[in-house]
Amino acid sequence: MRIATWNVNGLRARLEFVKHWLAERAPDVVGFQELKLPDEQFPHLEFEALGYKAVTHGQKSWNGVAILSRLPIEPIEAGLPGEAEFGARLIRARVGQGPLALDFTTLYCPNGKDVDHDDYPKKLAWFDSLRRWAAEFVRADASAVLCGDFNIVPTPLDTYDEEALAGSIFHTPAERERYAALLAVGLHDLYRELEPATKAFSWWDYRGGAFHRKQGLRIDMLLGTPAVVARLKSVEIDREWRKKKGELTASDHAPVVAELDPA
DNA sequence: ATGTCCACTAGGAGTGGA
Repeated sequence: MRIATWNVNGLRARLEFVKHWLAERAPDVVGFQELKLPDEQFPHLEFEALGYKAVTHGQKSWNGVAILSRLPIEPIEAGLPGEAEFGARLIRARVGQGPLALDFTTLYCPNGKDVDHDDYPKKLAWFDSLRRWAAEFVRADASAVLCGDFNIVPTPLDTYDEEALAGSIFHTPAERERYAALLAVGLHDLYRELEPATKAFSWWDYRGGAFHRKQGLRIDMLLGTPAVVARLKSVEIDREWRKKKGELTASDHAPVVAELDPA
């Protein structure tokens, strides 16, 4: 089974690019973030033509998440309870069947903007809510995945410049504590399970030639319970898909893809 | 400090968000 997460930065602007990626990478289940469109504009037919069903939690202009699956999919819930005013940022579904089914959630975590901005303490509170919510159902012996754009750089290994950026947004001790507390409910970073010491990024700013200069951050994660880790075969960050494809503009995030046993 | 991109409003370029 192949699972993935990808912040597409606007699904209307990215649809053709995304379809190329789906055809080439053939994931079974994908979490998308930053759809930037309301649910009634979600292109279900375009994805059904490629064999995918979708559950969506969108809104006008900003945010928005969806799960695509070519395995059977049943919606569980949409929206982080009590945090609706921060936008459409969470959706959860059951994908697959029988003992191989996954409890799959995708997340677009708040950015926070700056440590002096009102959104920063609200971001921290949102993560507190997320941890309490996850603790309700995350169990070591059940296959659950939480994936998405976490907008936190967990460790110095995950940034291009810890010295310059330590203490700034995405890099604060308070954010890192929230991320660690989420994992402590029983989740593992699938990329780090297989690549414990590799400096790799999933996001590069559009500005300033950041991609070319290798100035990125690793903020997009696939997290899984021990039952998922036991099935983990490989993880890749699709860095090539951060590049322009002909005339098609890339998202500022690369997809992250993992292969689970059995295929 | 910021060389880009996306969506919105509006009916053309400027604004806000990331």
